[in-house]
Amino acid sequence: MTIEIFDTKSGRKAPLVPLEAGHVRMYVCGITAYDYCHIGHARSALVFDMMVRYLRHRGYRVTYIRNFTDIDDKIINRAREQQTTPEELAERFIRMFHEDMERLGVAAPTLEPKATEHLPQIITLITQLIERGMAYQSGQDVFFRVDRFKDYGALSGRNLEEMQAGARIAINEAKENPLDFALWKGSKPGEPTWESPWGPGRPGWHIECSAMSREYLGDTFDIHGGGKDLVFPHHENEIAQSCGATGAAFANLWVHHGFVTIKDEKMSKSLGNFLTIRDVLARYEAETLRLFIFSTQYRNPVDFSEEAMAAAETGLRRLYACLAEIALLPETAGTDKPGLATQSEQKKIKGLAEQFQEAMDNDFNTAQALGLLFEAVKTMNRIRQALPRKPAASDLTLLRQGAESLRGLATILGLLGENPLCYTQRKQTDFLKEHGLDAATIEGLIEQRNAARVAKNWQQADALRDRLQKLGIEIQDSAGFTTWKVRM
RNA sequence: GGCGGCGUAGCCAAGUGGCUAAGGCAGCGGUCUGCAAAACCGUUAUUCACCGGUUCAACUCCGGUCGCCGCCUCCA
Repeated sequence: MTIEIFDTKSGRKAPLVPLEAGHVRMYVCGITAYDYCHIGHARSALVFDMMVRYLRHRGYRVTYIRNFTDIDDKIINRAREQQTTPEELAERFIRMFHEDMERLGVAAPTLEPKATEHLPQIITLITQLIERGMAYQSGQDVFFRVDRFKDYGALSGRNLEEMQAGARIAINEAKENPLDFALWKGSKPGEPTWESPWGPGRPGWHIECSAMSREYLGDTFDIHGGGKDLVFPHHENEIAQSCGATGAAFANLWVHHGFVTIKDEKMSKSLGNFLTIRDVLARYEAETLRLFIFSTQYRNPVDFSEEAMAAAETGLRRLYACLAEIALLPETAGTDKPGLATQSEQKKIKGLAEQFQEAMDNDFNTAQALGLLFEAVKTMNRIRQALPRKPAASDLTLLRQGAESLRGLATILGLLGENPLCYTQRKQTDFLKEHGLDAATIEGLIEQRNAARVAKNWQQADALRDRLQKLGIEIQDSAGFTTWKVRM
């Protein structure tokens, strides 16, 4: 079984065949560090984190590079606004990014190179492009000569003529062709500057990724990824630069994820409809966000809303509850009678891992994979619910193995990492703290209610329950005792 | 205007030539309970935006129509 991945360039799914057997080399475009990250960035990080985890689970060694753009116009402008240096600003937001990633439980990539730390490689690449006639100096700037690269437009499915006809870019006298793009920008006073054969200046936006992917992954590597909005011009330009300079193939597979939308519109700074990762994590757990993100296949847009997050939260609780209930099952069997799980139920639980793999092998279909997990939960709940007081060994084993399998698979998606019993406990404690309640008060009220119940004073008992409910406490009567939990 | 994507139950979301159209959320009926809650069981699309075509067979392929979104300018 091979893993199939949708490749933007060919427009279809292609089997993943790493250049080096068993070793996947992947480059992903990271953030430009000039502001707090929004949940679109979170989706990107989460999606690639999931891919890396899954590839490793499938036995691949993965070299995963995700860069930082730490020099560009936005950084310079923002630094000026904040009366700081571009270096300080970029560093600060890289730090914020790392904090966000840690809270999201996103594992660190193999390397996180920064543009400003790769000037020699960038300069080498530009020099090679000039030598090969693919780039030219104009004043203090260096531009890529777009019409010298015959495949220009192949990734994004356009051609030069169309683009020239519909160009919205202002004519720049310094360029031979309006679509030519900057590899090197001569510096203006007060801007960060590096020495180069073309005078003092700084790299253009696209060249850093060509230089850094080459540095760490070689001229040709397996997967290049990013958000859909990077297809053009960023990735198109990267291909032009890299192939133009090396003459070799660049990335074999191009992977692009869809956007996070709000009311079906792309989240963006200009529309002002974005939520930072911090905004969201102040309201929801990281794990809830993960479940929400993975409930849609990565290429499709995912619409953020309170309702969707609430649904994700309920779903997550359902998964944890299943594990918690199984963890509380008796250690030893009470009977040596045959179990009650049917053949098909057994098959469903035992075949979970295989089905999960099938879904994930198909272009990382996390939505389908999660569906399978929930289906297994349903099956296990059904068996558990029907268990007699003295359950059979085969049923207990099946449920424990099923739970273990469920947990293991969910871990690949970064879910269900917490002890299920602790999860509930923690949610409870958080809630109480937030609402200024404590367990003693609640238990006091429950005792009063139980006293009323013993006296069969149902009216008073119900009044007490209503009171608890208003505090956000749900109670559950079992034979002989009452448990309570917070309403989440 | 050019290019690309999407339209599946109340909402979200898989499936993508033939097996009962996954799963989640919400709703309803039931089991349980003094009543509840949780959990479970059952139920909610004879139908996949619409219209044609190909095929023994289409939600799935092809053509058209409508609607929504994205890229073409910095963007995950």
